[in-house]
Amino acid sequence: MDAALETLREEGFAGTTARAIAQQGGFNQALIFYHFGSVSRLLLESFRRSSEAQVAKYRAAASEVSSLSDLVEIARRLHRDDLESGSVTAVTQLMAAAVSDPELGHAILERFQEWIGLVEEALRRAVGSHPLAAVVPTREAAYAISALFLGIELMTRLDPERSEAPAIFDMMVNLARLIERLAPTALPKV
Amino acid sequence: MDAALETLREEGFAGTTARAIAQQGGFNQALIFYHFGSVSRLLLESFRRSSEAQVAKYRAAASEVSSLSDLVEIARRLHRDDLESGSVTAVTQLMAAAVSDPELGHAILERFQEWIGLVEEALRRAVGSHPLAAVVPTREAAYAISALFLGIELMTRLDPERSEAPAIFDMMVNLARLIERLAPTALPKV
DNA sequence: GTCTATACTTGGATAGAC
DNA sequence: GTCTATCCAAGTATAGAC
Repeated sequence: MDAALETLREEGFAGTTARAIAQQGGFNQALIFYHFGSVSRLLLESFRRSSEAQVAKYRAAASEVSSLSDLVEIARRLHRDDLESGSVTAVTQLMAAAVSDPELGHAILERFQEWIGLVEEALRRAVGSHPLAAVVPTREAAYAISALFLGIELMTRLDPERSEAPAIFDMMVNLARLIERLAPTALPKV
Repeated sequence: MDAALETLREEGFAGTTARAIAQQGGFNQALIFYHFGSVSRLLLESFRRSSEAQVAKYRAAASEVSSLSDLVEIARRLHRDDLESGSVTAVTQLMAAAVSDPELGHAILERFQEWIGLVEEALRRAVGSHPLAAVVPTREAAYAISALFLGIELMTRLDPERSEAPAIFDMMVNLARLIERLAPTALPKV
């Protein structure tokens, strides 16, 4: 499963063949079919396991979020981690691949709900009582933040050298701080 | 080229083979190699043409943007258009595919700069003089908005039926209206 | 459980008739 | 320019030795 994710990260979905995975892991490709039945099911299992581990890892961090800028900082950390581990990259690759594989798509969407839930929980903790919450429901905000993160990931992978992701995170921290300090009376009715 | 994009949209990158494209377009697969040399170059050309047409189409709309909520409405329209035309879906597929094809990646990134520029121009027109612009540079904001759009597209394709994109756009319109009406004096220093 | 060997399928690409 | 025919490479998957 490690080899499968590593291959997905390095070669992309199109290059993630049984042979490529086997070479990456230093074993014979026949083993994939012995243990998982097919490449597709190996990817599904790998993703499930990886996603569970990542969610567990970040749930702890998310539960300590007490402000919007905390949340941005966690996102920044996740992004930085991913430049090396590539676990989010694997997700974007699988999402793109799922266009032609409904079973895979369903599984990913289900798993991804956990991520959105994580963000939502952190959001509620951070700005639940903020007057902005009336205009920006945490559910939709969490969905949008997750989508934004995926998009950044997708673009960063295109050319990691010229990625503007760091500047984006800087900007978002500034924006978060501004929202935190916003005088509640300044908000107009919508 | 139409057949190539259509196949990309329906079958995803992994399913976009010379044979599949030829069947979609009702011609022989050998023609692809005669006219374009390789499948990869056909995709590159198709993307270039499609992107140019789309940019031209939306540049007019973007130049008439006069508020943040206008911009959100254009994004909503583009998203809705895409549910049928799939041109943005083709972009996300190509971006994902480009992980394993640097030449493709470079071409896409270059083309995508035009989109970011379009958003940036609209942003500047909409909120250039707004005090928020000091905290949120239009360049970074345009990049983030483009990434958000890609992420929404990626998630929507996973399960178009259960997409929460409409709710996201509703939320963003509300947020945009709020920002427009925000009293300048309410903004704290950052 | 892991390997080698191999059957079978599909895809990229070219040659050559029309 | 478009087709048929074909080659070759690479992929999935299985059988069977160890």
